[in-house]
Amino acid sequence: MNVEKLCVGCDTCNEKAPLFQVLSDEELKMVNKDRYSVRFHEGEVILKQGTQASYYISVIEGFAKMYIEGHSDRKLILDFIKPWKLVGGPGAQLNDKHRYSVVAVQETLVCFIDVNNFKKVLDTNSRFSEQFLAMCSGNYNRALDRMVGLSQKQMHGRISDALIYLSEEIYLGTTISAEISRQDIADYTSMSKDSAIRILKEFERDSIINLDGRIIEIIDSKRLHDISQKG
Amino acid sequence: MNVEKLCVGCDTCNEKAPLFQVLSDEELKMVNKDRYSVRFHEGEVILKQGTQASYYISVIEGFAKMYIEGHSDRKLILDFIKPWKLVGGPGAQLNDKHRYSVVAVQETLVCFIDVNNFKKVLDTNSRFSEQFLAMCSGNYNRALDRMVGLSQKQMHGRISDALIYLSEEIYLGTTISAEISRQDIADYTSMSKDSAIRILKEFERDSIINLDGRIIEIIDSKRLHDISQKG
DNA sequence: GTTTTTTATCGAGATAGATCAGTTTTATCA
DNA sequence: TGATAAAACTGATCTATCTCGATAAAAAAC
Repeated sequence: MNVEKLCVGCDTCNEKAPLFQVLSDEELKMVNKDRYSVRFHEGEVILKQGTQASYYISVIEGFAKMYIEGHSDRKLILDFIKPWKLVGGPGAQLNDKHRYSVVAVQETLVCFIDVNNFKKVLDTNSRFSEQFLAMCSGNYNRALDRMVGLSQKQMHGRISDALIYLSEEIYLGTTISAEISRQDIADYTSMSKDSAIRILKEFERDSIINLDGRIIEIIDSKRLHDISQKG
Repeated sequence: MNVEKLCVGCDTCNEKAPLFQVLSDEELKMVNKDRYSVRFHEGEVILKQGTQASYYISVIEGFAKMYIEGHSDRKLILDFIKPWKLVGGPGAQLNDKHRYSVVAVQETLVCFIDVNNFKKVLDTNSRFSEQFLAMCSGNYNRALDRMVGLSQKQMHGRISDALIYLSEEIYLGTTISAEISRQDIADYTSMSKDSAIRILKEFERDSIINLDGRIIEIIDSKRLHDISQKG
């Protein structure tokens, strides 16, 4: 990790990070206390599963993935992380260990925010705590949806879900860029890399997507949604 | 549903429901406002997935199960619910629909607590909101664990997980009572009923458990944990 | 620009788990 | 208390998915 070009203070980030917008200057100062930022290179571990959760992290620049190291060396990717996402719960809430790892997919700048300071602000600002709770609830919702998807849909449906999530939620378009590997897609959909490749190729043959190296282009979004629905 | 033998007020439940213990009389009165309780018979739907989440429910007596109605008529049981558990999030936080259904497994008495009153108390009592947040985080943690278990473990491991959960967390002993059907175990572990039965019988042959009708007796808890670990 | 390493791809065989059809047991109810 | 319905069980297929071995392509290192 590199320690150049760091963030100066939360007052600037404030404009961007949606969660922090409800904070007063006073409260921002509190969040800002003991805060520090670090620049990570591709592949570097930002946060390691099993370590003490004493910091939340807020992604400022770049792109990262968040995954659980499960059984027999398998990974389950929970999320891809774009700027202004706050990561760290629920380990941090429970004064517990992190339940997942976060790794930089590209050069990524993150802020480390002290959990205790964060909690103090949660105590004083009920609007903030309300929004934070809503964020946690959203995470839980997503976890439930994925739980059902992973356990009940078969490969075509799960790959569709992954492609929809990546294109619509992460890349906000029809193109999934080259930083997402086939292995990533396999880890997100909980299948073997070989199977993921096979389904992707099949989707290409059926003109649902286009493959250009690692780049995936969604052609027939409607059909993708159909397949996702049917399971 | 039956409307006899209802709860009189939260001040009595207060002693039992752990979450409500940090509330002042004033705040309890707020939670108590618009609160009502209903007695449900076995099999009756207490809370239906997809309906507006305007109430939290607190289970006072009895036993219920909470499940998601997933794809192609399959269910995924999230939890079995004993008294003093609060159910309803995260739909309720997000002013959204319920993401799961709750059905009485036995005669069950539940309190319906108005979400808006609940939120008011969350606003005024930061200790309460802290504990509520911790509860939500715990739920999220469990969801992550199950997500990994369901997607990465195979049948033996998943059945072990179910038996461990039921005996240690729900029945607090070595006996799983007859109200849990084979179908329930299948719905909890996301496999077909036939497969669940097969594994249970196998465990019986290997003297890990004893089967007496629907009643399951854990004999070799250590081995169960081993199998759960190995996946 | 060549070598080395990683990643993607593909086919064939192995396997976990589902499905189905039929039987037995248990629970329900008139 | 018998009749009927609902679960529980079992063996025989069938199928989705994994694994493995081998090759091709791309990226990284030298």
